[in-house]
Amino acid sequence: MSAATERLPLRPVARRFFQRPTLEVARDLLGCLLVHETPEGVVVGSIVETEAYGSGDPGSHAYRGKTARNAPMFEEPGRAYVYFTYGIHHCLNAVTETDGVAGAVLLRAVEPVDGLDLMRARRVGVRDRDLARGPGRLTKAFAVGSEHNRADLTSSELRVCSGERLPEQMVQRTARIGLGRTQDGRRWRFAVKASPWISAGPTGAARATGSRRS
DNA sequence: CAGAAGATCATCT
DNA sequence: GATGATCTTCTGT
Repeated sequence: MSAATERLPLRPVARRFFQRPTLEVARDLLGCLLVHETPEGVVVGSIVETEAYGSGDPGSHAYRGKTARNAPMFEEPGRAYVYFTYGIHHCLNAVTETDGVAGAVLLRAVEPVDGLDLMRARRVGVRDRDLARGPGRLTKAFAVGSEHNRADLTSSELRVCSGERLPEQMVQRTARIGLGRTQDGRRWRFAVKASPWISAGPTGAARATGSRRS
């Protein structure tokens, strides 16, 4: 591993880190390191953007109750919830709350810290800045797929390791755009302010809610 | 069983 | 800013 991460402890966070209110977890995941070890090598990224999906959020997969797909959101905190969308992309979530209560945090972007060459190989032809800037790009750069659904993020080869605690000044918290507000206001996006690695902002704006083609 | 929508991204104008 | 890609999941009949 490179000098950048040699000095870091790369210690997985504890289960109880995830067994908390979704908003808190989403906030505290900023600055943590996402690590994935595969036979090809190791990639490490610093989490710079997250999105909270708590109960009562109409945008949450769990809003209408438990189904085959969203079941992991109701299960053990600290595990991964991976789903496939738009026929192309996988999205990686960390399950939160307690067993029986649905909650998850979508990992939207990381700043590449280690394994840059491996990420580049998985994302041929894109600028380094775009390697993992966006939930779909992140899973591609980190080779995360459906096989990681329910992976234990506190102990498996795909894990979240503690990083630095970011000062509040660096944290930007915004209501999610595009799908309307929730009554309890639980849907929020957290990002490291002014980080060039976040997908939020003009370039990452959600597509307007319009009718779709037939 | 059919239809629609989707926690996105790359590409084009 | 608009659009196609590509397929899973959910809903209604």
